[in-house]
Amino acid sequence: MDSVFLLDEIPRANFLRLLMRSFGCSYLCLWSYHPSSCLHFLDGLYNEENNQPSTSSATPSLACTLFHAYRTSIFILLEDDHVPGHAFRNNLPYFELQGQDLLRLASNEPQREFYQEARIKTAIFMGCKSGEIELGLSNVSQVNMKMEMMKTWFPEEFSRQSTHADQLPVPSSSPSPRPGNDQNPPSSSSSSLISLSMDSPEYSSLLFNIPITTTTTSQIPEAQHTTTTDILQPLITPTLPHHQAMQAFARLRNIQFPSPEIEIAAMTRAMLAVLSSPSSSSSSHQPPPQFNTPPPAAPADQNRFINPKASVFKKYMPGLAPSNTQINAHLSRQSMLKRSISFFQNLNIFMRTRQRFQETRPTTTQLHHMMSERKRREKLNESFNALRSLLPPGTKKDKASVLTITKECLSSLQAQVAELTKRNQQLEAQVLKEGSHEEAIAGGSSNERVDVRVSHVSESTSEESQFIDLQVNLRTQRPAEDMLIRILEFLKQANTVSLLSMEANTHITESSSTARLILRLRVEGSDWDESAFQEAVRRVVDDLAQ
Amino acid sequence: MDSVFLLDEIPRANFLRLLMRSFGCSYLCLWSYHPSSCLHFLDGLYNEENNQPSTSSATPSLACTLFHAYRTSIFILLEDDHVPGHAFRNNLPYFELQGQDLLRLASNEPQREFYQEARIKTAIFMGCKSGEIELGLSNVSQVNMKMEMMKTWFPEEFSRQSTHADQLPVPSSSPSPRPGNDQNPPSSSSSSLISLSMDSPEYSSLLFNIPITTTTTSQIPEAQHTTTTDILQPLITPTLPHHQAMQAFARLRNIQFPSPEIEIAAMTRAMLAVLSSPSSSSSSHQPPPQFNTPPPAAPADQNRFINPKASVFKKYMPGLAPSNTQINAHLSRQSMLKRSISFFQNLNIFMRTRQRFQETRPTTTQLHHMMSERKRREKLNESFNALRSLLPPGTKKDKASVLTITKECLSSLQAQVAELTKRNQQLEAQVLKEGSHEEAIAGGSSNERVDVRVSHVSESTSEESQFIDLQVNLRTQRPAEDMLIRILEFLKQANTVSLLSMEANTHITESSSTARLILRLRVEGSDWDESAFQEAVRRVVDDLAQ
DNA sequence: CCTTACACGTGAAGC
DNA sequence: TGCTTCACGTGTAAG
Repeated sequence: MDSVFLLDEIPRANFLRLLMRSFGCSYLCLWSYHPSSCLHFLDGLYNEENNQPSTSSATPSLACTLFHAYRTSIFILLEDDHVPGHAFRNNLPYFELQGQDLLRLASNEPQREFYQEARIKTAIFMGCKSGEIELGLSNVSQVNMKMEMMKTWFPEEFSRQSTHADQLPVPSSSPSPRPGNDQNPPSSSSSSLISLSMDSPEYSSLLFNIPITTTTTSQIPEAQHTTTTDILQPLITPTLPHHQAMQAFARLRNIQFPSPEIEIAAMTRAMLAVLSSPSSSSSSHQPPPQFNTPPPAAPADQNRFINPKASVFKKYMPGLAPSNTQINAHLSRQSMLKRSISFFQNLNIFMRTRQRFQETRPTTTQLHHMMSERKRREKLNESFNALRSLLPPGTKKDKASVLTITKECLSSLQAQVAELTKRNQQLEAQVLKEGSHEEAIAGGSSNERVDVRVSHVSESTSEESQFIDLQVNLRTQRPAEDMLIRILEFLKQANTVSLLSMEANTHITESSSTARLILRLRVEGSDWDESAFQEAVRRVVDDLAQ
Repeated sequence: MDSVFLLDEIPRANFLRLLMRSFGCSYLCLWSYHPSSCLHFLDGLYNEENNQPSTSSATPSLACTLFHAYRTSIFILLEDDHVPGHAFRNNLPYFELQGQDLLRLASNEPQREFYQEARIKTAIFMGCKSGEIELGLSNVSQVNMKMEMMKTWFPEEFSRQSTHADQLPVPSSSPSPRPGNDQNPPSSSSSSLISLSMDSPEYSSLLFNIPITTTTTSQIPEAQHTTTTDILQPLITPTLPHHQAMQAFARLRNIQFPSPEIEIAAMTRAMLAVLSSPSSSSSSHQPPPQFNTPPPAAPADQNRFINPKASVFKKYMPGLAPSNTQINAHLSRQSMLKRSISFFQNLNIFMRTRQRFQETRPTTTQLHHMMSERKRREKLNESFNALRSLLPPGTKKDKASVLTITKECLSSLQAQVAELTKRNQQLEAQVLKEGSHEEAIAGGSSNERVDVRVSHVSESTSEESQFIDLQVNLRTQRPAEDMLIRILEFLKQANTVSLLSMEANTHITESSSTARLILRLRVEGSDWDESAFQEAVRRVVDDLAQ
């Protein structure tokens, strides 16, 4: 981290500009340590555009003027914890202040006014041996900001494993724990499908940790109890499973870069300008003070800086550290080396930036795509769960098992239904063969006291004989046996008609009883007078009717 | 591509070494054009280790000696298509030769012997204005090798869209069309689950296009008809959907790098050495011949080179092209610029390498993981298809639709089954209630001519009256009306018994007819003598029996 | 350690 | 063109 203090002006300016864009911060200051136990401004810049003023004052110079006043200040290193100076004195590689704390611990009035005017929500102070790097954000910092910083300055710590930021040897206060109001498990939202729009809280929650330049409110409403926030709640709470957050964060960093090609081209040009610049400005500022004694009040843990600083840029630069004794003709070569250092610093950032560019393009459509895909996945999971609930409960809860068991269940059910319907059909046919009589009986209950009907049975296709159904309904008080006997006597004397089967019922209501009789008859001969037969039957039973 | 010819020795050597490692090639030659219409060796190297000799001859110098003999040759540019020279003469940015073609078109005997001794399977010749770049592989080149080359030399063409290699303006012969023996659509393999092992053809097919240094045969068995190859067939055939291949290829390039940290560290050191080298060797070789006239026999399309060469490194280097007129004191600055060019060439490769490192670690476990995931997905899709086939055919083929329709279908089927079973149960009960009669009738067809039974109906729980079924089977020749009349007369005079319903059938066989009668009776009083009643009925109809 | 399962974001293709 | 669906490779967790 100290190497940025050792750079020449031009590469340092490029680097700082790059750094500011990388983190989307509003301003950046390099406070250099002076042996007179104070910090003074070495370099830095303030980007007006990052926080657009809500009041439409067209004079953009107030914050700039305050920044100028701030940067011309000199900060005596005292035994308090005012900023800047606190991180340097206590060897803190990361120290973050927000809101009222920042204003309270500011060292002087122009600094405080600048913070307010520039709407600085968060300031980060990174101490090293050469001084302190201050960096301000116009929005509230998030958890991964520290990790981002660490990745920037000590990239080799993050080359392989994705360690958490809390595992770093950083003694600063953990920022913004965001008191979550949900300890419920991520219940897959359990709500019906909701229609997402692009400015719904989901999207802003996706952007909440990204230094954006728009006026989108990057603060999530903490206590929004609508159902729409529940769907993204596991993404923005600290109680979520780690991998989701890590994946979400890893994809969505640095969304503010406009166009990769233009950016890369401009960066390339800047680097070329750095490299091809003549070495005239190689001695524009004195070499940094070579103090190896630790700052006061922290003598024991100064080697905390040694370990992270052993980067690849230092490992393979032998001769850099002891080469400051001779100051003869190797000055140009030394400047060359310094330029190399600066270039590799730029290279580090540049590569990471470029890599981020082409590994993710979080444009608006990409965000929309992401949300749509999430919604689709959630819908699929809901369907899976709904399907799983229909299955017999003893089965596996796998997706594949759900599918296969559903398949088996469905086919077996289909076969079952087929078999049942077949069986039902033949049962119903069987019953209907008998139940049709009942239905005909029920349907034939006319108002008359005696009702005689004759219907031809369809199976009687023969010419010699035919089968008919004779149905007699009789409302009578007399017992049903009388009617039956009379009809049977009548049939007995009619020799062309023989009885095949008969069915009789007596339906007794409170007032009267109804005898229902169905006889299947076989009639021989083709010249059978149906109406005469019907009238004869009626006359037989007519006097029994009441 | 020409810029590599303009480099200094040291950065060029570094760059060539990097290039060789990037593509895992065995040797590399820069053939520079000389105005005397010939090509001569400018730079290059041969890596012995990439092809380990099968014969355990401990003298590693034969191939080296042959390479030395090869590189000291001078190739006259003739009107034939021998290599090197063919690509340069015909402005081919990519020209590939394999096997016998390579040996046939070699220009002299040492070259041919070197190819054989070094086991060069594929040589790639890339022509540009300054000469020709030759690059040899000890394994067979694949389709994406051309694309890799193009990505290396013209990276801006590949920055956004993933164009196919065939869409490039490359007039070379399309290499290794791999005559596919499958024109069937990717039928989702339609085979049952297979057990994958790590050295199954799937894995080698995943690695087949990667320049590996082991002796793994990178040739896929062309006509392997086992079912195990079918699952990966859409990945290695040219008839596959493009995006799958592109995605698969994009993830699996450059697997041969051993350790990223060591590589990066070494590269950083090399770059630092390049940058910090004194400018003493800046004029070790003459500036390249500034000929703008195209080579013979290809005057019309030389601007093919102009378009791909408009890289970002050239776009933002104003003053490089017209600065060759003045050759005064700006020489050191020009060398600086050239060093910048070389550095940015290295930077390009370096960044891509590093990016590949940390964007994918295609280790063995990763490959296994990938294959497992593919298998899982395929299983899920098979289940989906199987489920889809069970659904009514008019529905959507969506996954979500399949799930929801399956859900509805399953619930409706379940309800249907429940209803059917319920209806079936009561139907069966109803049928059994009547079928029991028939069965009893059928079972009761004793050898006696008359059979009278009395059974209690279960619903008759009252004490005052009970319901009984009287069943009479009578084998008789007389008409059934007689029996009915007699029984009904008997019931009529029995005043404690009333008829509720009756059912009669006559079953006529060839020898005799059987009358079957079932009467449901209501018996009043609790002191009813069942056996006496039964005997009385028997006596009534007994004389009718035959 | 290895296996299995899942969610994620992304690119491609169809509509 | 925008929207939807899908397959892919990867990270992560549980067993």
